[in-house]
Amino acid sequence: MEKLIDPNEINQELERATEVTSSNFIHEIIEAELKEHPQVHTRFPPEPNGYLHIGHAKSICLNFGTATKYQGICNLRFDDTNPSKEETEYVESIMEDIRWLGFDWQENLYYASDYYQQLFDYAVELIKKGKAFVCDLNPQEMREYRGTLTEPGKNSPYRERSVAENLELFNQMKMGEFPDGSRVLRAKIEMSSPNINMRDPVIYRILRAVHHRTGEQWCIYPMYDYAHPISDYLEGITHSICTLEFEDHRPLYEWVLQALELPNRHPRQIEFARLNLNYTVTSKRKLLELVKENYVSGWDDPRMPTLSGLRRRGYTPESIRNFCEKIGVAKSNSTVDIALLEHCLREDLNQRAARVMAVLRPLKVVITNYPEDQVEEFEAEINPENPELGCRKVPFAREIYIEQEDFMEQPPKGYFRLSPGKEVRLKHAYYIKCEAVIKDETTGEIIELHCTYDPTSRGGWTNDGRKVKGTLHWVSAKHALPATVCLYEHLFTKANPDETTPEGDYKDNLNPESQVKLSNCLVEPSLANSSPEEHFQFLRQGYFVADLDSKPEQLVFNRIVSLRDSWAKGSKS
RNA sequence: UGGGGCGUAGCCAAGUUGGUAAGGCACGGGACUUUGACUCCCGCAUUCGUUGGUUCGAGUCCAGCCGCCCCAGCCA
Repeated sequence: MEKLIDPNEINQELERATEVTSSNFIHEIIEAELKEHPQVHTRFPPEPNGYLHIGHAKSICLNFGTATKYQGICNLRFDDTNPSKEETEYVESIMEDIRWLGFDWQENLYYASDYYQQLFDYAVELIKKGKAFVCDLNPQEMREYRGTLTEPGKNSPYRERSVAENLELFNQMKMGEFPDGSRVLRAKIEMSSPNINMRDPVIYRILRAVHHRTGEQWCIYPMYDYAHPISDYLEGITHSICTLEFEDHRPLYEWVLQALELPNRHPRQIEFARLNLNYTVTSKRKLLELVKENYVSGWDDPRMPTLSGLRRRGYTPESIRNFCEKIGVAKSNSTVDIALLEHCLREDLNQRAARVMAVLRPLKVVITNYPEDQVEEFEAEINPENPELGCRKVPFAREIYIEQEDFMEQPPKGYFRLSPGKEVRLKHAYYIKCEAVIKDETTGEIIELHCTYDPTSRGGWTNDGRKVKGTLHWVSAKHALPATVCLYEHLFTKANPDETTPEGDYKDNLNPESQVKLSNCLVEPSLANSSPEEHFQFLRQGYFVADLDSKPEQLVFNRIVSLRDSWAKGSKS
């Protein structure tokens, strides 16, 4: 047997090719030092306090992709240093989403909470070196002592406590001898630094909360700025990639490593711009609000930019990875057009998705000259881009349904679908001509069309040179399966959802038509055994996915994105 | 009025030592078409936030100005 080329393999080849070719300023930094430092070790460090979204996908692709490119390793590390916000539910969803996206941390799974003891011991070191002190200022006083953006801060009155006293106090903090918030451990740096992060930042706070992994074992917890550089160091991270807002924290990141005089290579922090997408929001606070206040059905609502939402919507991991590849990595704040994400999905599914016919808003058509009980089966290609996928059978009979919008009694110029007296092709089947329009007597609504077919056009073609431009999708009335189809559009009506009246907020820009449920759809019988998460192209309409809850008795499909439509585009203007 | 970043087309984004503005998306036009899809052609920055300067030559170097983002959590 001849070996056929699997188009998926070609895709993978192309993917690998782009992976290796594409570069960015971070890769340039790495390559400049590759001679002295051939090993590359990155990490993706989510805090388990929410679900991952498309912005995280950029970071995941960057961190894992960079490690792969330089034959390095990428750790998954949960940055769980604030037990009041974190939950096991989130660590599980995060792991599932990363795997779904197509990345594998293998045995390199870590938690900042694994380092609590070491972090504590290092803090003791810092105290012994005279570089940290216990401070009794309350939050309000702390703020006053910190100064402002333009004014320097003042030293805390507790700044000069002896090493012995600090050691004793810090230990008592650990032992639970003080109430929450009563004291903190601070790094002793410089209260007049123009960089506010360097004004003796808090590195430990007292907090009685149940941690999702360590329970009530600790009542003091390290702060991000202190825990992160040490966690990176302990894991042998070489490049600690984070987003732009941490740029000001870099001096502190480096200070911690230097103050501790850690002997091995220090990790290097590099910042890049986080991803923004238009017509949606990605702030954790807003996403949480949409879920909590039921503007959407949950974190995995198909309109959400979360990875679980994109997955339920039908986006493929490949399309998201390609998207992340195409947007690039740089340092300027940017908002990417969601049309690029949609393009990536179409590009992927055009090659892979099975073509199928589905009528979303049915209009009955009776083919008056077609024998009453006759049924024919046509061979229909599954994917013209991929002929090796073969054919499926599509039944045809006297009564069929077409799309309501494929018939117009008074067609505008340029309309080449069905209208009275006009001939069109039924995809894969016959030419039909519209002979009569049946209307409801009272409402005047078109309820049925009477057409005749041309028996010589079997398969949808004749050799007489006739020009039939319009081609319609259809389903056989007695063979079609009922289905529910959800049409999705952008969650917000404005490209920038935050653009509102002074009193308003982003929720005012929610798109009321972002989800339209059609429950009287009819689909071709081959869809009977479609399985959840299977992708299809509904001919002439768009790409769809069988919903997670789709069952043979109750088929449900989600529209991921429509096909490009130059006719609709032109006629709208 | 402090500090840290960023500014190349509608949206992203290349632009290595100064040598005469990649690519993608979007958009417009055309070809092809049994999906108004796909694919394929063609077009789309005399100009790089701005003003000066250096130079034979500046997106790249220098100076000033303008604009946008981030920082005053015991969040990450």
